[in-house]
Amino acid sequence: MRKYLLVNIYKRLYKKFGPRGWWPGQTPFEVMVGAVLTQNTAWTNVEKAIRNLRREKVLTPARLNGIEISKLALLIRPAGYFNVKAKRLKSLVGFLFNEYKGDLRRMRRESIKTLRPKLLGVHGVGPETCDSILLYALEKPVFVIDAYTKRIFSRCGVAKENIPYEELQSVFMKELPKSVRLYNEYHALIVQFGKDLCRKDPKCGQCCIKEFCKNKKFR
DNA sequence: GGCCAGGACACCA
DNA sequence: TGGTGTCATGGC
Repeated sequence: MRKYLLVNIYKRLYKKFGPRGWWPGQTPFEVMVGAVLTQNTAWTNVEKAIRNLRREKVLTPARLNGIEISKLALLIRPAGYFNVKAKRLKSLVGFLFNEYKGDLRRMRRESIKTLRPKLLGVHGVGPETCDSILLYALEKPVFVIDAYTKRIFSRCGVAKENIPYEELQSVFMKELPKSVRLYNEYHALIVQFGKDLCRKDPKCGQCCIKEFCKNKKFR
């Protein structure tokens, strides 16, 4: 994939949708929790769960570490898969305490190279959740790939349909300048594009980035 | 009333 | 190692 293509797709998306203001979270820890809660779940449902956690004043590493898992599950119920996610949040917060004394600032000091594999080793943290945490909570320059990214960029022939996560990620990271702000905005814009214009129907002509970027200067 | 959402994991061949 | 089932709520 050519550099100018990815950069210009970004410019085009930005022009249409404007800044997305991601990630919608008040603190890095809240962003981290949101990354788990939003797994295969609409963000509106995640918001309800986060409101519950905030209302109960358990949206801190210490409080979440101390809360009973059954109570946690009840609070995050609106986000769906609540039993699964309660377990995953517990694993994640346990990891945060074991490795960084419950302090995200300590975690942030570690390099991506060593931190990413560690995070991926935590139960319930797959590649997308991991990279969302790295980028949006810890402000590390890591490009997040999600279902929309795969769908959109494979449909227009930019990538193979079943391209592995890391492979597609490296396409973006090799071709784009290493910038937290750019990665942040680009991923958010792709999600917006996917929601607005791209349907799961593979025949949908409107969904394709190529179609979207028909204008000569974006080819 | 069915489909889908900002995934990950367990299980099986 | 790749495919399939499971986890679940809420909006449209």
